[in-house]
Amino acid sequence: MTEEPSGQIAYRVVRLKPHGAAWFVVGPRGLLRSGLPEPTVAAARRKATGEFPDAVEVADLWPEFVRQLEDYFRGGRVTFKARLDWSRVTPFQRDVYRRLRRVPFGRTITYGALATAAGHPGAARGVGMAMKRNPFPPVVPCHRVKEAGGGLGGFSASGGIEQKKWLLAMESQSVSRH
DNA sequence: CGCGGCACGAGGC
DNA sequence: GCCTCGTGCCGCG
Repeated sequence: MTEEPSGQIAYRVVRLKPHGAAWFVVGPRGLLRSGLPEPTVAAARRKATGEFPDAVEVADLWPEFVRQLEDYFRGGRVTFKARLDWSRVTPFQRDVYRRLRRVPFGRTITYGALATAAGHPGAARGVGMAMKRNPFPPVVPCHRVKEAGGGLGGFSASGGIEQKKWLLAMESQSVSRH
């Protein structure tokens, strides 16, 4: 696995035809941020450098992770393996993200059930907030979280609710293809 | 600090 | 259906 320049923050943009360009940012302690596909490479770059102005683009960063992204957006049943840097999230968010990562490909959970499973019963609304601030999509699969009443809930990544629908449809098709 | 607002949900009416 | 409140957290003053 290619390491980032010593102690520095590195990012990489991943072209994913036909979806666009995904991106991720890596620091000394692991993944700092990842992003669902943007329409263009330039937009993906802006996302990465907007949040991490000092980040340097590294063409061969984390090739194994890139392979997982490519497989996933090709419809593959991928469970992402990546070391996450938790230093920028609250303890509550860490509990929720950790638990959500164990919700498998093609399955969903409600905001309330996720709150309870993460050890914070009653905090469904807090879970919504944590999803909105998810720094690690799709590694932390926030698109798999729906409302208890059967509604989809929201989605604040740049693709909006359509992207959530699309991701869920892709996963359910992949699962039913067996 | 307090207060309002959120990708929620349960309970009361 | 409409409150109201618990929950976590943030931005604003």
